[in-house]
Amino acid sequence: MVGTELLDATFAALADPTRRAILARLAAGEATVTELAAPFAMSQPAISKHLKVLERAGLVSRGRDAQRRPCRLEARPLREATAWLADYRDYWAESYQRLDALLDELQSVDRTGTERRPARPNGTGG
Amino acid sequence: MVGTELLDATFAALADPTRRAILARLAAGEATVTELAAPFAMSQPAISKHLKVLERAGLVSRGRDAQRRPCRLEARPLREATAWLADYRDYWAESYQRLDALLDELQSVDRTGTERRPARPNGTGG
DNA sequence: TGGTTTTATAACCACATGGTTTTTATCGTG
DNA sequence: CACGATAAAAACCATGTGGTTATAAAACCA
Repeated sequence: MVGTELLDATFAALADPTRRAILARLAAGEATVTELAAPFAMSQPAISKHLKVLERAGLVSRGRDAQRRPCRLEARPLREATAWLADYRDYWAESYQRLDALLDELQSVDRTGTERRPARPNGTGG
Repeated sequence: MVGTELLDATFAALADPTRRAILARLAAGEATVTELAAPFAMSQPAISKHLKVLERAGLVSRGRDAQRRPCRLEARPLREATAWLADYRDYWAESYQRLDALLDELQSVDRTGTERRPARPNGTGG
């Protein structure tokens, strides 16, 4: 198991456009809080809060450079999130979806039972 | 651009363990609300709310089967989310991160300028 | 020392979220 | 028709989130 809380925090962190923009900018290299705040029409404390969220999710780590606290990206949580997504996305996109839609249309007469379809997307179910 | 609001909704929807579990279960095939609610220690309306969130994010669509409203997965938003992630994850994992860390250590003497590092992760050049 | 820069904290606000219970709507069946 | 099952909606509550301004802390510079 991958740790539900980490996934929670990661996806929650990614759910905000400001934070995604911060990550995007951070992908171009380290940046300080004021550097990060500059492009946004938003106060510095607001950015600090966003950074705290990103930090809690493990998506950024921070260094020390005098008064500055340079932010840098951390890829690990992203990998977990991507892994989770990829798992299901592949299944849905490939195996089901189209097939499913077809079956539903064609079988709509036959509709009685509760269990159809093979079912075994991520094995033991974690 | 991919549509910020869709990404917002998608990631937000994925940020809740109950909803991820619902998606996981849904990956095994269609299910009704009561079927989905069963494994959770939670009321039916709570599940209905979660489903509404998933629906708003386009992650599930619903059919009609008498009183039942069978839920089914939709893969499209997942692809967008994965695409977004993959973009950055690759960059961070491969190009930067390690290199970055090394440079920081080695250059820590040299620290004066504001702009170092090549920088062009999601630039127009792609 | 005192001032400036950088960042974090505190206190506050409006609103969204996740849950509850109760009620209502819809449909199938006796 | 009335009942039972399925699902949604309403009303409500506690807590979290995203923002604000004002203040404080930490480090450099004059």
